Amino acid sequence: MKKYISILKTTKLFAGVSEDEIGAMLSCLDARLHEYKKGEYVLRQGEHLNRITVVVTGELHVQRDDYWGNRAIVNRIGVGEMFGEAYIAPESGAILNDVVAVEDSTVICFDVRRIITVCSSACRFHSMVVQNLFFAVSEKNRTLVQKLGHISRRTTREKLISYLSEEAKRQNSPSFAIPFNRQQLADFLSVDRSAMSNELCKMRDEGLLTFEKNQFHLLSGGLV
Amino acid sequence: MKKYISILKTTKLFAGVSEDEIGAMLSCLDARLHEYKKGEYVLRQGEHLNRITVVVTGELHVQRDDYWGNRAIVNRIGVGEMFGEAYIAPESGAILNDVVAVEDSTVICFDVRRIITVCSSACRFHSMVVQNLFFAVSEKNRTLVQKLGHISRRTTREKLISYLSEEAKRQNSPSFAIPFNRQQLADFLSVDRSAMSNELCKMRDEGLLTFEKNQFHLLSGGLV
DNA sequence: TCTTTTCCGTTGTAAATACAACCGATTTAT
DNA sequence: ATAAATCGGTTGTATTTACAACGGAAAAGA
Repeated sequence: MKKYISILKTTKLFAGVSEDEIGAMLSCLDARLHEYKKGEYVLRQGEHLNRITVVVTGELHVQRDDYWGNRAIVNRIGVGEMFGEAYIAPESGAILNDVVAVEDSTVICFDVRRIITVCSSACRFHSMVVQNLFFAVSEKNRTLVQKLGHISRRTTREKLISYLSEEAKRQNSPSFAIPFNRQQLADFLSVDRSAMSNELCKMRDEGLLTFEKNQFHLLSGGLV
Repeated sequence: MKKYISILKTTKLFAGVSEDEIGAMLSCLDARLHEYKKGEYVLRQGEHLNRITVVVTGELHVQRDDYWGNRAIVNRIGVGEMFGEAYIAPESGAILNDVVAVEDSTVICFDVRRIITVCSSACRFHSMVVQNLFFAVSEKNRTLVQKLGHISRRTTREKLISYLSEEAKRQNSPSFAIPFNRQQLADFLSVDRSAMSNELCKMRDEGLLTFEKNQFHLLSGGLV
């Protein structure tokens, strides 16, 4: 556990908290370490959640498969990111999606309920963590709205443009890598992979962008 | 302002706070009342937000129109509900959507930043409000994920089924009213109105449900 | 009351999508 | 090193959707 404290320090959850202080909080947050192999389920739809989980190595996807096998990727959780913040409020209900390791992953989960509900002066940095949590949920909220903006577009091309331009803006460059392969991107945008692949190539042929694997480049005169 | 305190008391923001205490907090939260006519913009995409707004009469839509006139309704804010919670964190950026009054509406907005960032003991109920805010953002988060679940479905029918079943579950009855007319529902689900209308009638003819105006009834053997 | 506007179902057509199947290239596993 | 699996592009077809246009009914406004 100790060796991951430097990673924890970089997370939104522990922003503004020193490594020593994180170390001191671990027991009071009942921190537990778990490991998952690629493809393993961290959590399944319908389960109840009372812990926040931070990824320290690997990557998780929040996703859901419907009856017909269509997968929808709601979110990806990379190193230093977390999930479960939105479910620590009482009566949050069951989670709506599966959480799956898309690579071999290590996570640390925390029982943060006690520091939310009891007086925040129990530990000196509790109130800081509570505020961090609030900001983190807020940010995830804005991310979800942004994602809604992508998939509420009518056509595959519009969805791609919406997503890719935002990613370029976020990474502050017309050249950037995306954290998905083709199938995952299709699942993220809720479209068919082959249709999307087709559309991407059309866009490339029209001079809007170039790409190789997961590296994209938006061309001036095209999308930027 | 005073006359709306009874409504404020029912909101998620002031849960657990008495009317007297709300009254005392109004000035410290710099509460301001605003009125909007049906169709008026409360906020436009690109603006920056630093206040939380609670609806006390009427109804707002959080929505966005694209270049071609396609409208996407992200959320509706009814009486007692609020918006802006996710933007009080510093560096939240500009809001991504418009907020529009779909009926004549009255809102009260608050400057909650000070109670988030400064020590929460300034007022006795500040910490309660902070916690309420956190829970509210969490709940909105879960709602957004649920909405993502609807519109990530591939076909109009699946989107309708996803939305209507959830609404039945939420209202705890196979018979329920929805807060949208047809055009609004189509914008909410990001589909074409006429195509959706068509699909609804097909579903009715197939015996899955009945409806009249915004009143729906899911039939056993059909969707329930 | 009369007019105007909104609402919602209907239809036909063009466009876009999903789906399945295939294949070569690359990566991973044995 | 070889086999197996994954990945990504391509194509054709059936399905689904968007779009435009229309009209009757209901609601809103004058």
